[in-house]
Amino acid sequence: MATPATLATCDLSHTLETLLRSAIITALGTAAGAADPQLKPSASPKFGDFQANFAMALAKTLGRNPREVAQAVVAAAPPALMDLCESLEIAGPGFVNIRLKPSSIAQALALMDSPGLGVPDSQQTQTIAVDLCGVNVAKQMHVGHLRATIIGDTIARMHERLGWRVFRQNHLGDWGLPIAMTLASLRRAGVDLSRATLDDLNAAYRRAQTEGLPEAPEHDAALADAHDTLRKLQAHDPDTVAQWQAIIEVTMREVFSSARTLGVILGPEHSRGESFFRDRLGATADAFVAAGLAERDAGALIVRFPGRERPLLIQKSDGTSLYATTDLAAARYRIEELGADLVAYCVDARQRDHFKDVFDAVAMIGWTRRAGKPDARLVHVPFGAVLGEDKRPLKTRSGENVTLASLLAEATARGRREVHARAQAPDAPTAGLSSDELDAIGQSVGIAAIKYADLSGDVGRDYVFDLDRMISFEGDTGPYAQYAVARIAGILAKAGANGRGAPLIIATDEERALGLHLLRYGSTLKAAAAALAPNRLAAYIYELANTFNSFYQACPVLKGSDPDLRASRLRLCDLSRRVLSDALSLMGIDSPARM
RNA sequence: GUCCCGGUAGCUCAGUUGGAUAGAGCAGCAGAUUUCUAAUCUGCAGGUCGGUGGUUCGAGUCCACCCCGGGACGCCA
Repeated sequence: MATPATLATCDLSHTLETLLRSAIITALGTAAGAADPQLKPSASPKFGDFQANFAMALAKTLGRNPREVAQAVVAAAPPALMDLCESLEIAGPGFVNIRLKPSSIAQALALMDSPGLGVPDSQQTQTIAVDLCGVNVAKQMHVGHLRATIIGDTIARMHERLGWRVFRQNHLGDWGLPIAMTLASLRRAGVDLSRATLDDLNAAYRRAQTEGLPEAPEHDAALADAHDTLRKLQAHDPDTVAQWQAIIEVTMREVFSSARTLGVILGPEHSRGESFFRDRLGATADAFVAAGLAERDAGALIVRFPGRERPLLIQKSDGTSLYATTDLAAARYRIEELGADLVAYCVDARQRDHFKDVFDAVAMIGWTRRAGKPDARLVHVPFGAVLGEDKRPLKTRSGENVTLASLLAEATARGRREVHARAQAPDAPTAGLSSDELDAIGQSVGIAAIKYADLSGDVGRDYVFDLDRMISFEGDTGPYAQYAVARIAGILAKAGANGRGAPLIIATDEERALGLHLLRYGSTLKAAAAALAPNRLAAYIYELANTFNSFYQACPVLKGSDPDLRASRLRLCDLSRRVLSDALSLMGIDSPARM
């Protein structure tokens, strides 16, 4: 019987990697930099818990047989590695299959069983600015804003969880001629802004757009009025500024309300709209001129890129700025003033080329460079369209854009209906709850359904909005994950204990699979955040819910008579609940105790 | 015309840095329940990874060309 291993952290895969690396160096004399063990979770349980794939690549450079290379490394395995593992086997062309001792898994799980759940903490040494939501003042939010908001919030939350400093930046469309046109139109129509709704503003916005068309009879007068309004706004005319603030207020009230319904952290402190950058636009354009990066073309100011036909327009021929100018100023602000190491732009995929140009321009002028630090990174997180059943962008029957508010209302109503229906069964855990309580659970389920469906795929791709599928409670859905939490909560409540501190027994296949998957939480979260890919987190959640349900099926917790086993399994339940709940919370999804 | 993104099971999609027999869900079929919440679990079936060529020990993944679908392309954002 070998001495039991002593782990320093719960990150088993990191520990294995370090030990394997030293074995590789010892056995082969490889330079440390070239000694990557290529460790990953096994493709199948029959190959053990982890596999190391270093041998094939190293054998090539050394001109040796890969299985011999693997054999040499296994023979050089340090005692600490052997203490952790039940077996190290060489298979196939030279894979090293690693099977851990149950005690290693148990020990790592005990270390993970802490408030942080094994998630690494960057201690605020890294800063990210997340461009999210991106609403326009006086316009209704639609499904595109759903994506910009929840994807951005999830990316922000993942980084917060990992200990980054996070700045949410809601890049509002709150400035420029369109806003002035809307404001002028509202004033002509005599709308009382103190009691206007977003619908009123939206109507004025559209009316203003129509009036502004060249063929409209009132075109000249409307445009003159709008320009006059914009001038007053720029000159800080108190009445005009007050009206402008009023329409922002009306818009944002509804935005924040939708954010609350969605479980998204977004408030006035995150608003950093176009108006914020209005006094920096001239200097932005000037900087490009001064750097010799901008040139006049047909009266406009453009930035050209090597090897690219398309230039970036940063100033119109009438001398005014446009969205690229604001984006350049905002990028500079985020890097220089917020201190962002990384700026993630959660914006529609159709703006890919635009952001490529903006990012290249920012890099060319040197605004990504920082003294004594690596360059700041600007990354577009492009998301696809939400489609209707006809595979066309989602519209109402009358051809209007579907508003976010109506979508949320539908999802909420649907979730409530399902939860109420289930509570009818006399033996349902929710039987006897008040209608309000069921409503609250139902809302949480409905919101989870649409959010999870949105975040569980590659966000860059389009998807078809199908509420039936999202809320089906079967398969890879938000409600399925919530259900796993509710099941665990039921057991823990019934037991009146959580097994904390109990010795963990990893005996069955299901306990092992659950334990190993729990241990992957920290590294999975880190990888998901680094890739700015919420779907990786979702995949983890689904796998964990699934693994737990298999465990639940095979391993009775409360029914067993052995008190040690019961305590161990309770502890696994408790840990599973906390990890699931934590992971769901990073997507802003609640986990009700009953459903 | 130029550029970008995508094409994986009947449908919807995963697929990490190039690793073993390409995985899930839905739909289909066969099972498990006096339920620690069956909104569950177990099993079966289902594939020319758009096509061709290339790189190499190994390609869904990298490269070239082609086909199909979607998108963006100077004074909107």
